[in-house]
Amino acid sequence: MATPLTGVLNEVEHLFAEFLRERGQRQTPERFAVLKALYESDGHLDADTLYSQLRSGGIRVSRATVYNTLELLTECRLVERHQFGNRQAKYERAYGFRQHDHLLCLDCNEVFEFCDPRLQSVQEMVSEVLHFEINHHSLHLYGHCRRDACPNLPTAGGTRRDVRG
Amino acid sequence: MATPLTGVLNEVEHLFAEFLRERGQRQTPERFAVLKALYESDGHLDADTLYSQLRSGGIRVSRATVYNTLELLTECRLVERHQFGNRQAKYERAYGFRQHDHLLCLDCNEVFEFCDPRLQSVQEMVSEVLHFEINHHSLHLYGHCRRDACPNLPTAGGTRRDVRG
DNA sequence: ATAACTGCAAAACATTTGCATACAG
DNA sequence: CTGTATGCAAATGTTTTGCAGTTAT
Repeated sequence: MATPLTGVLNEVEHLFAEFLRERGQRQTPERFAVLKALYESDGHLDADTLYSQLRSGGIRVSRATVYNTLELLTECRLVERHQFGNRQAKYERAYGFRQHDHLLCLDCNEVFEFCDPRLQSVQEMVSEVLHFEINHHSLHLYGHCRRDACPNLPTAGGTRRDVRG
Repeated sequence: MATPLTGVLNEVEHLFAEFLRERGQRQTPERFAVLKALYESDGHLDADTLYSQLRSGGIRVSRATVYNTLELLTECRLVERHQFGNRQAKYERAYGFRQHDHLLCLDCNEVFEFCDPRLQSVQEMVSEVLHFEINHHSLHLYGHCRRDACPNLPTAGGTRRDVRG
């Protein structure tokens, strides 16, 4: 971590403030509270967890405001929204941290991160060949981690069967 | 399309039948109807669209059965489930068609497909370096297609703003 | 002052579940 | 026959919406 969190937090608060000002939207304490909570908790949180954390931290916000703010933060790219295969979206801070992709353990649901520069080339080539203006991507690798801490849940009903061998 | 649909359909029906038999599960007409409907409609459908198509085709199934069957078909890898950023899952036939990734237009929501062999190498390297057994992946590129047919919806509220330039 | 934002609760939406009935094995 | 699968409707869990009251500008 090259930049201490306080520095990052300060920067993103200013960026968010400016974003709101330019759009003629209000700078409310609730909005900054959501931004702060997300940047203080490093990880991939869903909206409801974030909501609970704010509430137990003594901050009186509503779920609606949390969702609304996460939308704003996603729009100005200070936060990234991920859909990891299930219905519930997860959010992650996106400023001052290296761009990366995700590795999901199907046993323990843990999220790991990795980088591979080849993704950039893939993106550029596809963009060119298919005449598509690419905005962003999401690459998720699903599998089984080999950590001791991983429960490695046994498959329900015995051996996993797959028609394609 | 190298293999005519009838051939593919026949094959997948047999594969599904065998899968069910091995698991001691019943081969009901509803299950085969879902499989058929999905293989006849080439594209990326959500469960409810599939349900409607079946109903308007005169087949009496329930939503519950459609979901249940899609789960079975996903388990035996005859069907792939995708989560394209929104809350609603989409399903696609996965047997006898080349493996590919997806390109999503943020304006018209159209889904395009592409292949890039480098993805395989990325997957292998990550697997090795991070000691992870990779099962499958999903790569989605989001952006704007440049087709005439694309509505290219103007952004609500004027120019798109992005804090990061 | 006033339009935008908030909290709350209700609505919407996709998916899952419970249970009585139907039917494949 | 028997237990598994089905249809239906109600329940669930996440996100969105409507509205009366609050607040940043």
